[in-house]
Amino acid sequence: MDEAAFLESYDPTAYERPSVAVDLILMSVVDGAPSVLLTRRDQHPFAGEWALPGGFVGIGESLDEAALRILAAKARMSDAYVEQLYTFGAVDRDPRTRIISVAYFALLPADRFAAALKSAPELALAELTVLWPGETGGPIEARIGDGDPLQLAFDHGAMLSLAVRRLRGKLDYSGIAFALLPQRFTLRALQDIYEAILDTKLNKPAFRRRMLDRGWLEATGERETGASFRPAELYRYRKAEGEQ
Amino acid sequence: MDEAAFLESYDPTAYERPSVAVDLILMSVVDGAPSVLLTRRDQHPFAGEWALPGGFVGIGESLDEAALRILAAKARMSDAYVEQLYTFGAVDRDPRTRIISVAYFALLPADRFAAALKSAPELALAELTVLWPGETGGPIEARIGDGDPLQLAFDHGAMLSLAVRRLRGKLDYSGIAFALLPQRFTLRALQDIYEAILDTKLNKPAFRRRMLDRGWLEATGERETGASFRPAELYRYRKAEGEQ
DNA sequence: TGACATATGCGTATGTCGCACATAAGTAAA
DNA sequence: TTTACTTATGTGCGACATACGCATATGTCA
Repeated sequence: MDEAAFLESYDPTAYERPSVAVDLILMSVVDGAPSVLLTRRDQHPFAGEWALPGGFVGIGESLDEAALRILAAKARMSDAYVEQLYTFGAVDRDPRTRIISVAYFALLPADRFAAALKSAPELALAELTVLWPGETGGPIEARIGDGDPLQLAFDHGAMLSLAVRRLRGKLDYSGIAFALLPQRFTLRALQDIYEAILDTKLNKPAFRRRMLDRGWLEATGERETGASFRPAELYRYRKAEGEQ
Repeated sequence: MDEAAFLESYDPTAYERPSVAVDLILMSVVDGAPSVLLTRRDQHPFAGEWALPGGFVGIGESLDEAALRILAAKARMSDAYVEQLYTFGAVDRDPRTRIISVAYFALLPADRFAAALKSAPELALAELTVLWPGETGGPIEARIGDGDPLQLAFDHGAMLSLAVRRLRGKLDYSGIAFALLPQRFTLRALQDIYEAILDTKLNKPAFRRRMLDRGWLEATGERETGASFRPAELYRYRKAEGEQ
């Protein structure tokens, strides 16, 4: 039997198969706090609880395409930094039936995050409180305004937690922080991102040196406007070689 | 409609769904070279080419369970360091039908690697040649003995490449190197692992200090035997807190 | 001219590097 | 049985690079 004949006779329905979904962790740093966008579920299961936006993977689209489609549909948003995080496959993670979920996270600058929030009324902004230092890992809390910590549907709490861990791990290593900033930004704004995500105070001169020595930043010559004091220089991110 | 009623009426067969598979990257360091175990495919597609051992995910098992089952079945092996790597979901990655594959990698000490190889005759040992420095990423070559680079089925070449990248990235950061060593080992053996995976020469005294200062190593008081010169002290890995 | 945040200079601490040397066991010759 | 030799492990120490943090200079607006 040659390959073509084999393909013809292959029966993809022979075994019972799980469904595959994508869940999106839409993150930003808003007013110095790491934040995500959540939806309130109106359907079973977990009706009334908060969940990550997500959807099933179509038979004709790749995982990445599914993530971008959901990003566009739920957050009216294309062109963001999107990265696959982890695949969650516990048997009972969804009470309906067997659903494997591939978690992606997307990073947005605060202004585009606010725009997504405004144009998608079913989304709510939740601030994250990380209860562990460094990359230890562990549970985190999400709350809307100054309310109580939210109860998250499915294993979405674990997804959030892992996203923060990954973010902390890659922050100083890759250019991921710049996905959270507008195209032109001050060193102070960059430091604010670092401090929000790592939940630490950083020394300003030392931070400045480290960033400039890295060679990723390009001075634009332009300066901040609107400040009642010395305006800071605006920088631009110049991708390192080998970076996407 | 309450939740129970909803669950009863949910129809999981409503949409066409992809199949989900797990592929295993069984790695070790053998004679100073990073190596993997491959199988020669005897079925279509890609019959005659080399592939990673893998299998479909059962409807009643989690992804991790599937990975361990395949590890036990193909390599006669349980109790190894196993970690999920990435999920590959391109539409055309398998010509049969839509198959999403979750790649896992497993790390084994050289002696147990050899045992797996002996007890599983369909597996072959392939040495890896990494063509890029550091964590740049890019293609890698796998060859059996001193033959030509193998042609790998599906996107298994990309899986291998990503596994090496992850391994390099986590090596100095986590206790992952100890999964490639027997329970008791010399500092020299540990350094050999580092040099094989990073493909660099390391300074011995500096390496020694770094490792001991890290607090992960526990001297056993025992010494290597069989050497015709000063025997090295045997150390044991003491897991850091927060590490699995 | 004062207020304020950005930006820089400089001494210090910390950690790593790498060479040189001391140490220990086994081997072989005296 | 003693002694010297071989070889790789293990340590001492100075050089170097990097990062830290304080103090100070700079620049713009009110």
